[in-house]
Formats: sequence, C-alpha cells, structure tokens
Amino acid sequence: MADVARSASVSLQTVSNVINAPHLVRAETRERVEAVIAATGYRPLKAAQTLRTQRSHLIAVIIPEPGQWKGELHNAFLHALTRRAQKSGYRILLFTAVDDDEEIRAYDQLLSDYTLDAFVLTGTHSADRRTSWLRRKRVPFVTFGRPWGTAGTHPWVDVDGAHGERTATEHLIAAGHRRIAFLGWPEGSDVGEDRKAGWEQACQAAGLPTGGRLARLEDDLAQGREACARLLDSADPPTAFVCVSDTVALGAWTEVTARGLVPGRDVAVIGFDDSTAAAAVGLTSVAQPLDEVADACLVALDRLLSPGAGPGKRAARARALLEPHLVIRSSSPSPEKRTS
Amino acid sequence: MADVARSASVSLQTVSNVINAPHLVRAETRERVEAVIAATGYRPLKAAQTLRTQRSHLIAVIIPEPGQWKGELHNAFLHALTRRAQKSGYRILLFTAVDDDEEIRAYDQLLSDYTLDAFVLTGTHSADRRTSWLRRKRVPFVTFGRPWGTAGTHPWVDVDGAHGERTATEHLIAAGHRRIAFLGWPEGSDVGEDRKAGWEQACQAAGLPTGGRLARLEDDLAQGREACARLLDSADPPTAFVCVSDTVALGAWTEVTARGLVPGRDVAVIGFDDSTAAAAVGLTSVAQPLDEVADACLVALDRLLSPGAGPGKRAARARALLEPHLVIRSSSPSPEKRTS
DNA sequence: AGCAGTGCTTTGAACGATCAAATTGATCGA
DNA sequence: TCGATCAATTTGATCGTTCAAAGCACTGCT
Repeated sequence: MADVARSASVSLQTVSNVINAPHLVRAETRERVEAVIAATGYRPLKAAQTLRTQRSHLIAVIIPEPGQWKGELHNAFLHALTRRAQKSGYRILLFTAVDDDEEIRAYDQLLSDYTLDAFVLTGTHSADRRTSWLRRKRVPFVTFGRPWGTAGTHPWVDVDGAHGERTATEHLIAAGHRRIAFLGWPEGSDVGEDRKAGWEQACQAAGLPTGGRLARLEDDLAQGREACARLLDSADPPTAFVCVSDTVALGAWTEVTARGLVPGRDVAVIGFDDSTAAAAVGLTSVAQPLDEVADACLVALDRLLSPGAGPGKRAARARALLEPHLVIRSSSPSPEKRTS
Repeated sequence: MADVARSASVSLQTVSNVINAPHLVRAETRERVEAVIAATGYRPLKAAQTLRTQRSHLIAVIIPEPGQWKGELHNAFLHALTRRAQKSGYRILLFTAVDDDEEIRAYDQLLSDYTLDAFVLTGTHSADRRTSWLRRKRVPFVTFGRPWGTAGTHPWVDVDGAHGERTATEHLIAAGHRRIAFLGWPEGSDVGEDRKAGWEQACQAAGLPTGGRLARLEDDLAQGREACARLLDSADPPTAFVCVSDTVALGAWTEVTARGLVPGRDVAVIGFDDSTAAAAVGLTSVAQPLDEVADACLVALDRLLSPGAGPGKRAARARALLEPHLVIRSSSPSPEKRTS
C-alpha cells in the first residue's frame, strides 16, 4: 500500500479511500491511484483489515460426517454457497462436529480464534440449542432450515418441501394416477412431516384417499424396497409412489424393477433431492434450488452485516421459503402424457 | 492479552512467550500466567498473529462442481481433512473453479487476500499446470494424487489403486472364480490405467487370461450395465466383475439383478470407492483410507511449514502411497467361503 | 574488584490496514 | 478583508500480536 501511495504521490489514507470510499476522492486523483493499483496488482491484506475493522469476510459452515444429513445435498449446498460467497468477497471456512453441543463448542473456538463474520447453520430442528446460543452471543447467522417450532425467529432460508411433494403428486394425478402412496420417515421429523403434508394436500384436493397409503420407515434403501413390496402386495396396490427421499425412492425403484415391472410405465416412483443416483437410474425427483438458497443466505447475511443492522432495530427480518422443482425422468409419466 | 499480562503482573511479551516459547519462562512465572489464561479463557487473535508472522493457519482446498471428480469421495476427503487440520490448529478454506486455469487464478487471489499457509490439490493429472505454477511461486502444497508423469516432484499422498484392484481380484480367485472381467474407463486416465493394472497383475499371477475380458466405458451407470450385459451374453461369460468405480459396478449390479441372478451367489461384482450407494445395495467395494490420506497430507504440510524447510534444502520429500482395503458385502463371496 | 556469561524479563518497533481528527485551499457572503 | 463553509487530502493513533534488542540479577572466574 505504501508503494502505491508513493507511486501515485498521495498518502496512505487516500489509497484506502479510493478503495473503501471512492466518493471522498477527487476524480482525477482517484483515477491516478486506480491506475497504479491496476499496474501493481495491489490488493489489501485481509489480516490487516480484520485486525482494524473486526471483519474477516469469513463465514463458517459445518461439514457434516459423511452419511449424515444426506451428504450429497450438503456437498452441493456447500459448493453453491462457496461460489456465491466468493462473488460477495466472502470465503467459507469449514469445521466439523458430531452433535449440537460439540458444534456450539466449535463456534466458541472459531469466534475467539478467527474473527468470524457469521455462521450458516444447516439441519435446524425444534428446540435447537445452537440458534439460541448464537443469538445470546449476538453472532450473526442464517439457517438453511426453518426455525421449526422455535419461538424466537432469525433470518432463515428453506425449501418448501410440502410444495415439492404437492407438485410431484399433482403431476401424477394429472397423468391419471388415482392410487398414490407416500413412503415417508417416522413421525418426529419436522422435514418429514412437511413433505408428507404436501402429498396429503394434493390427494385431498383431488378427492383421493390417503388412508392405508402411507408407510413410515427409516431413510434406508432396503426399508424403502420392503415398504414398496408390502404396499404392492396389498389388496388395493398403489400405481405410484411419492417418496420422502431419493434413498427411499431408489429402494422402491429397485423393488419395482426386480418384479419385472418398468418404472414410469407400470408403476411411477418419485424421489426427493435429485441426487446423482436418481439421475443415473432415471428417477424423477424433486430438486432443491440450492443456488437460490445460497443466494438468499448471502443476501440475508449482507443485510445482517451491513451497517445499520444494529442489535436494536432488526429491520426486515429475512425469511425465504423457496420452491423446489420437479425433475421429470423416466420413472414417472412424461409431461406430454398429461392428455387425460 | 493486556488483561492477562496485568493480572499476572508480567509484560505482554512474557505472556506471548508462555504461549509460544514456554522454555524461556521460569516455571513459577509460567504457571502464574497459565493460571490467568485458563481463568480468563484468553486465546490469541489469529488476525494479529497472521499480520505479524505471515502465517494464517489456513489451508485452501477446492470444492469441485457437484458431479465432478466423484463428489461423494471428495466430500468425505474434505471432512477427514477438516477434522485432521483442526487437530493441528489449521482450518480449511474453500474455493471453487471449473478448470485448472480458473483454479490457478483462484490461487492467486487467495494468496494476495488471505495469507494462506498452503494448498491441498486433488485430481492431479499429467502435465498439471497447477503444480508447476505453485512451485514457481514457492507456495507450499501437497497433492492428493500422484504427479502422474510429471518430472518435477513434490510432496504427495495417493491411494494405490492397483493394489486395491489386485486385492479385489485375488479375493475372487481365492473363492474359486476363474473368469474375471474388468469394467474400466477409456484409455487416457492415469487413475483408470492404474486400477486396471491391478486386475491384470492378479490374473496373470494366477495364470488366468485377461484377453476379451476387459471393457472400456465412461463412468456411467447405464454404460456399466450395458457392458456387463454384453460380456454376460458372450460365448465365454465371466463369473465375476471387478470395476473401476462404484458407478460402473452399480450398473453391473443392476443388470445382474434384472436378469434374476443374485449378486454374490451367481455373479460377483466389486466396485471402487465404497460409496453410500454401494453400502446401500450391499456392493463389495474397495475403500480408500481417507483418514490416513488426510493425516499424511497434514504431516507433509507440517514438515513443509515448519522452520528448517527452507526452499534451499528440501529434506525428506514426503510421498505416501497408501493401501486401500476391501469392504466385503453380499455382492462377492464371503471370506469364509475361501475354503476352495 | 571487575568482567564475562547465563537465565529471565521487559522495552520499543513493526506487521498493514482503517478511524478520527487536523490541515489545506477554495469559494462565498457580509 | 475576514471569518464561515465545504471539499480534498494528510497526520497521528490504533487494532493485537511477535520480533529484535536491551535490561537486570546472579554466578563464577580471574
């Protein structure tokens, strides 16, 4: 910076102003300084800025144990977030933790070591200790996931699971399906119940019964296959399966295939999350708009971190409920067939 | 830090010494300072240390486009790396790039903004511009992946793919298989050829022919399934398939299942990478020891970053070729059957 | 007594940036 | 002509830490 100042015959502060408050500098001077900056490739050192301003431009995000919180989705989210953050001059810092308490301890460490600007949390659930801890410490954060059942609210971004499953179910109904089953998770999962509700809503709106068409199982391929088999062997077998996840849907897909039936022609199957496995076997799936999620997260953080967002006034609280979209593949009717 | 110094009635420098060079401080004094540190929970600010020492304790790693370089594996690697780095007081910083040139530009940005300690590269290939660029800039780095065909060497860690496939093939031979096929990638992939070589070695050692038992295809489930079908329909069908990846293996698994055959009983299938999909369907697979890889990466970096590793003397160059291990599931003979 | 050596601790400067306040030079109305 | 106002720029202090050099007791040797 001293070099730039000398070359442009101005003081250090003027160089700083050209970068951080260009309106304070006369156009002529500014251009001269900018030319030198461009010529030398000067970029301010984050460490020095951080020391002075208490801003690191770092955002910490957890990287979960592989296999937890559906690794592939989190991975895609991390990617989208990293890309989007980069565009706003932020960077993503990783950390690990096996449970919420360890995660809180990780927050504490990160905050005292690095001078973090914010956190992005994933996998929120009811009575989430993490959000209350962060709120108490007045640390800016956004969650990917609604504050399920929690009273205190905070900026969040989420994907409307109910809307996704409703769309999936309506897609099947439009193609003539009348006996549509739902393969869901056990009770107690906020996300799971939300997705189930979408299926119910669509069925009820079309006057289709849901009784006896709901199976609850762990997020496991084998259990999905088994549940699918059970329903297919029942007195009144469904012609379509809407599933709470791709894992479960792939189980159903496997069972259908193993019976010599063709998914999409004989029995329809729809999953959730649009995993690579779904794409590989041609499974129709509800895709989360992760780029939009990442975008909304950073917009919320920008608002939180920009001056004016003091702890006193919490202006427009950012909440974004985004709509997923259906990726139609061979395991469900193609849109053209919607002639019924 | 000033608070600690005052409470312990010592100077700032002594507090610093207690933390960074305890041997310089008298035991009595040290204990007094340590007590105050413990009581106040003081931790030095990274930003200030970085400014002074030019060390950020930050390691940058790419997070690839989802679907590239087999996302799930990279994700698991990132997790292992994050955990291991945390243990050594380092943190992982993410960045994205779509190709090598953009990646190099990202290096440049990261280096001038943050004061990075090192990079960890993945997916090395022959004539890799990234490694030469980093070497030229004298930036410390380790690669997960051998410097395929490159003359200049640098610290690297890799998994012995040939050893993995050899082990897989020997496992099948020990169980009595004599007609073992290999589903591999097209020529030109260093990793692919390495894995193929393992299968060849095992076959040759056992006097089994490999001619006509090799299929080359893209890393795609459908192509894996197709190649499997072609071989099964040939005049001399194989009884077992060793595959270059889980994706391909799952294709073969699907084809076997669709024919009403039972994987592991009628036809054996073995994949590579031990993905969650493999675990879900019970596919035997070669697992990369990612914890060990992460460990070796950090050991190498520690050596690179510790004093004494000046650019002049490059003491013991770190290279680690780690052995993967076979995770035996239902799609291949169980070890007990090894009675033949 | 004087001087070098050793062990422990303190002092002053520096890392690279920004903030707050001071300075300079115009412009302008009274 | 003089002070007031305003825009553009500079000066001095500061963020929290570590480095380099110095200071201060002792000890031991001559």
